[in-house]
Amino acid sequence: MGKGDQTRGTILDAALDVASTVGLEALSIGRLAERVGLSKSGLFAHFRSKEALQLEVLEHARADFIQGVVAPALGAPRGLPRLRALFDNWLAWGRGAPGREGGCVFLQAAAEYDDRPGEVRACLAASQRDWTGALERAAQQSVDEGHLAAGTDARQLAFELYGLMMSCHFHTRLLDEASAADRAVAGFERLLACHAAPSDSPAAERP
Amino acid sequence: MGKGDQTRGTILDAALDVASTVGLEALSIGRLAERVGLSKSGLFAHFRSKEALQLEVLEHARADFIQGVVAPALGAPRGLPRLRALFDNWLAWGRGAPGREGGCVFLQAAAEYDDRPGEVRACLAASQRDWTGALERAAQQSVDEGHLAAGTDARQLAFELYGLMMSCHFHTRLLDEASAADRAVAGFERLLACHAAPSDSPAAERP
DNA sequence: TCCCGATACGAACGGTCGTGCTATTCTGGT
DNA sequence: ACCAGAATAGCACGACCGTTCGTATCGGGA
Repeated sequence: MGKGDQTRGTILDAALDVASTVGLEALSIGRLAERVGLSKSGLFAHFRSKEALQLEVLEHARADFIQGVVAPALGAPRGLPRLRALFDNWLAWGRGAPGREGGCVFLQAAAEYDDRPGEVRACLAASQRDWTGALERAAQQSVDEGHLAAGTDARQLAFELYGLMMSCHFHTRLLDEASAADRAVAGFERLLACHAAPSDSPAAERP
Repeated sequence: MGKGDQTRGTILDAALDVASTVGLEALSIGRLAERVGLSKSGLFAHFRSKEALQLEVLEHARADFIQGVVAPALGAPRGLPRLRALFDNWLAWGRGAPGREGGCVFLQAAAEYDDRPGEVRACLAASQRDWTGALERAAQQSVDEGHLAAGTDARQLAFELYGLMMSCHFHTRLLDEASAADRAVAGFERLLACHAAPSDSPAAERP
């Protein structure tokens, strides 16, 4: 079927954009409808409730994230290069492409729903677990490939990488520090240097 | 002056609690009034607008933060012990005391206002700059005291510490990982080990 | 004790929200 | 060209929002 799914996509694109700046809860159906040139009820008919809309926006964002961050990184060789690609792609994605001005939607939503039980929170938590899981997996593979020291705690590494991304996000968006991305990269490099494979020459560095 | 300032304090305490879980914007005057046992207009009279209320809540939170995190740390000897104290106090504060169930208000608010210009955002940014500034200062003093290596970039260190706190916050609150605080501490220790003064024996470690 | 200012209340306003209902328009398969 | 069904519009609803205003109550200094 054609028309319906197409407008649906248009709606979700716009919804993703506004949700990334004002949040999923403040995302209002009326304003969204006005923005995409639909009537409030016309838009509403596509989703049977606001929560359903929020969930679909989250799912839409997840697909966008996988396509823009995770999938391209899977093209890089497993191990350290892939971990690097994941991190770099996140930085680029978090910078906010045109049509997604508000930076990382997941951070916005995470802060909104971390204390509010419900299906949205569950979906959000699942997607974040996926993401930290992907980071952890890439880190573990870096250990397995001999790119990182044998004793390295992959989960701990993922935890700290996650922190670097968040710090970068807020330093960029709230504190207006343009150097935030550089600091995140610097932190990433130090993190790797800390866990470098002992016998390994520092040849696997960023070109 | 008596009564007014007292109820004002009661209001701000309650407002801080609810804002830390649902956010500053979703904080509604009516519900807040109901919670503290006032009429909506009675409460409203204390602040001439909602934005003024939000600003006062932020100021209240800042005072609470300084009293609960920064000030006690100033009791520790300057340098590494003080940096440690700042970090540990933040972890304890972020865990959320009774009467502040929602964790760190500033993170919640930062996500809400990082893309919304206005006075609230400015106040919030100022308080966060204060905080990262305090971290940076303590880090720099650690270098000056010889607790950390001479070349250490204090600002970079503050950036990464900030990231560890955020990662801890979300891993705890959204992902329900009880070990998040331990991971944050582990990251902190590794960070210090990375920048340890070269000649220094590892005697300045956590007891 | 009285009184005035501080404090709180109740009702109401215009607005926006999410959500139903019904009617109209559009669209794709025959 | 027609027609079933999808897609959209129009309208109304109840609830809640921030804000205002006039009024009542309270509490401390004279």
